[in-house]
Amino acid sequence: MNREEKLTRIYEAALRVFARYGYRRTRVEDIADELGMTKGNLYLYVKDKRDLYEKAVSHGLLQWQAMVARSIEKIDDVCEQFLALCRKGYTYLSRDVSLRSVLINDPSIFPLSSREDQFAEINRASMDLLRKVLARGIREGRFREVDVDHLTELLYSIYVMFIIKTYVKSEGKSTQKMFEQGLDVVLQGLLKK
Amino acid sequence: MNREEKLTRIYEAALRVFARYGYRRTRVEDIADELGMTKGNLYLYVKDKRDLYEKAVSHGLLQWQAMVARSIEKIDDVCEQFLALCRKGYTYLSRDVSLRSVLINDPSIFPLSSREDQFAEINRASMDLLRKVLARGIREGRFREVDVDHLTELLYSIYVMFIIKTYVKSEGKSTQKMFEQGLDVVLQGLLKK
DNA sequence: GAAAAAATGAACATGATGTTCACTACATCA
DNA sequence: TGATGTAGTGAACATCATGTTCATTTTTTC
Repeated sequence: MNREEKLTRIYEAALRVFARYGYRRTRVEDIADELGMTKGNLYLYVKDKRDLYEKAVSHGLLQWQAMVARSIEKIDDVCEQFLALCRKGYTYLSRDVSLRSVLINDPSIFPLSSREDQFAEINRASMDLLRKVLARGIREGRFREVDVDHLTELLYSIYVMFIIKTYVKSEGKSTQKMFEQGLDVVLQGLLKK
Repeated sequence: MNREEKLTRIYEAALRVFARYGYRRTRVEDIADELGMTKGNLYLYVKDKRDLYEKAVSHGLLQWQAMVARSIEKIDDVCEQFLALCRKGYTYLSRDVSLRSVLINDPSIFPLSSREDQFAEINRASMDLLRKVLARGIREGRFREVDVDHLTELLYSIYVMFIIKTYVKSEGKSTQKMFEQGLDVVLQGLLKK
């Protein structure tokens, strides 16, 4: 594994942990643990904690943006893509939550209001994306009809699934499995019999 | 407000915060903040952090046990009671998760294996409770039929709702609202048309 | 097997946090 | 109003946790 791949692995792990605990409550050792390496080793790849945070966020942001863009391009199977995103375990939506709480709790540490806006933006875009999927599904008769309120609630339910994926310690694959199945249930509840 | 009521308020707040961050990652100041008081004041009511943790857990445990018992007694509207529990924001199920992670992460700090067992027990009991509700609903024709797997997944979905309630910072009442609505959607998805 | 690269874990400095306490604000009653 | 007790504050302190470094060891490469 070359240095760049390793950096990717590090950024993704860091993002997961930062999302789980927020900036202040994650120790760099937590991230090292997540990676199965030691702090000292980690410091061969990153300058300091803040730097790691910034890089990890930027890295994740780019990937997420690319995925959203890809999905929107090909709206027909966007539903499957959305599911695939979940399965792949991307936690960018949830990061918005913890990011915001971090920013609110410690505005002095990271005055990243512009970046917070970015996340809010992406968050909204993702919601819109899902909204489109559902609207189209209903229009085409694949989904049962739901009123706007229920639609919103359902969006939130799925949103919740994303978030929980971040916060629940998954020991082994069982949590992942349940997560996927739970999502399927929600979506299946939508489908017409 | 007399001393006892104040202690109850303190224990409940502490439980919420401990559930949110786990023992090690919560500062006593976090709990003071949640209560809108200062650390110094808090220390007029509790001996130390560990004591607060133990008392809060015991307190919550008793309440939760009482509720489960009450629900089981009156199985007919157990569904509503279960929902009411959610609405009231009890987070004991989720506490199991963070408790366990605390215990796994810091077995030296709290060798509370017996208490962990207690939580696992209550957790299981709650799951069984919900399982009974669903089984009865299907038997009586109120719920649509779902196979055992889907049943399990659905249980998990609802379980997820509980957990998220703990971890998502609810600013204002909107999160609470969405939480309730999300739960309704899941349950409504179960109902026969 | 030597040289380079990667990884370790102990050491250190500094900042965070649990705990205390002298002091203030507030309520209650004469 | 003033005296007295109760509740609350916030600064101070000691200790512990954690970010960061680095000499040393282990692994990889040729």
